[in-house]
Amino acid sequence: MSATILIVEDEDDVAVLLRYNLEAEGFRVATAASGDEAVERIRDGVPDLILLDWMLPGLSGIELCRRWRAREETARTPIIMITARGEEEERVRGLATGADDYVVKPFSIPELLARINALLRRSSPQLVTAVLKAGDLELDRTSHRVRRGNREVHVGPTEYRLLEYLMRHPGRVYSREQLLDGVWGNEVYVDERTVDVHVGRLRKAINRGRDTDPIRTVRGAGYAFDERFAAAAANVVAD
Amino acid sequence: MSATILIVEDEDDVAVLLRYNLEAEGFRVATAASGDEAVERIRDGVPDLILLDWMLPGLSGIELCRRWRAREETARTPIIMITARGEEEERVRGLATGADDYVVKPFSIPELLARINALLRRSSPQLVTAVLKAGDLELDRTSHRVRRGNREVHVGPTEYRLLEYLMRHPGRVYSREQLLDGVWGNEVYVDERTVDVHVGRLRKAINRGRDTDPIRTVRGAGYAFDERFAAAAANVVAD
DNA sequence: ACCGCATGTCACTGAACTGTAACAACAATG
DNA sequence: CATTGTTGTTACAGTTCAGTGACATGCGGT
Repeated sequence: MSATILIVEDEDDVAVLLRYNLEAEGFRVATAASGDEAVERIRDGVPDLILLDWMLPGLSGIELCRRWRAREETARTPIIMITARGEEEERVRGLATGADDYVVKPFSIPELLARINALLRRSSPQLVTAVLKAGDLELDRTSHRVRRGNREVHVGPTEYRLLEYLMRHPGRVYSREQLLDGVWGNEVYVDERTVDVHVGRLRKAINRGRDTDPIRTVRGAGYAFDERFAAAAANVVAD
Repeated sequence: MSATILIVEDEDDVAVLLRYNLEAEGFRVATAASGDEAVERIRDGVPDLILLDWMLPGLSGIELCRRWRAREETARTPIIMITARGEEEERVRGLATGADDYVVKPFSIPELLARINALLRRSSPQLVTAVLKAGDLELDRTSHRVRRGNREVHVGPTEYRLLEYLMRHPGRVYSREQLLDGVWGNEVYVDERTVDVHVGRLRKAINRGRDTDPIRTVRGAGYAFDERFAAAAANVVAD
């Protein structure tokens, strides 16, 4: 059901960070610390997407990419290359060799996740839900629209990401810190109270004229998308 | 339903790149790395179009082209030759030998796709959707014309490709980066803000004297062709 | 060479968005 | 009920972002 991602990265720190974040997103993760190991992993099973560090000891990223593109089973597997800042020509060669996208180190996790999801949506639509639904609330990632009932509501970019993040795991409570990491990005330093303000803005936008609020405040802990919202709203509709 | 394209190309990089992009467009793809292999592939089945590298080991492109033109089944199959920069006489000879079009390496993918579609439209019209419609907006790929209502509007080449690209997937939001890749080509380095300017020009052209804008700006994300534009315009007409 | 068209970049403007602080409202505790 | 800590809300100032007109360049045709 969930997508498998292969991480090919020799720097342990980065690999661990990636694994952690991807698993938190619900992906299954395999890792390889070298080109040879990557080839072996692929033998075990073709992943749905590959994260490929361009600078590898031994078999280079380019070489790996070329090989995979040439083989029938992996020819259409999306590849995201990871390059260091400034390796401009590498990037060009990478895309020419068949990589589908790239991120530059140091990269932000939310951005990487967005790119991963975008590519998966293209290559394996069934693995990625393009539309998140809960009760009468709907978030369409393809068209970037949010609807409540049949009325479209406008939310700003940050509120959009926040809602998307919360809706991904209904019921799960996120601390303000987690939300800052997940929605704003790891390198951004923002006051925790700012989360409150954006939650407020999001609520105002999606609850305009309604009396049920899909966002639950957990005092002392953080916020969650109310997992009972879907059911409750369904009853209202049924009434 | 979809057209089959045979790629005859000995350089692996190029062949893979082509296969990938053509498959992404929905074409079925067969490849041959040499003239002899190409002859064999043709025996398996005549493709709807041939991409032919002019510089081949063994049987040359010219020779292949001549043979195919002489045979009944392949006489009318469109052939696009791929030549390296500077092979001026080759190009002339190619066209004389019966190639229908040519691209010069390195070529831009969008341009190649445009040429492929143009030729297919001529030879196998049933395989290619010629007219994209949405509401009172119409883009005719055969005549390269755009109409709004019953008035023809003039748009520049870039704006034309941009509109075509956006109309292909109504509702879908494309980042400026994606638009640069898809409309301008992967190897072109252009400022992202240039997209804004062209969107502006496109809007000016197609909205002249109207108040509905089919192009939606998604702040922080990119642009999309408004999927509800068709419906909205239909209502207006119905009123 | 000249002209017109298309293109990409820049600078400027207005609008949208963002983060912070201040204060009001609220819940929990004794 | 008073106190304290937490959350909701609003206003505001700073920042970012998209729209637009102007301009330089390049290209093809005459």
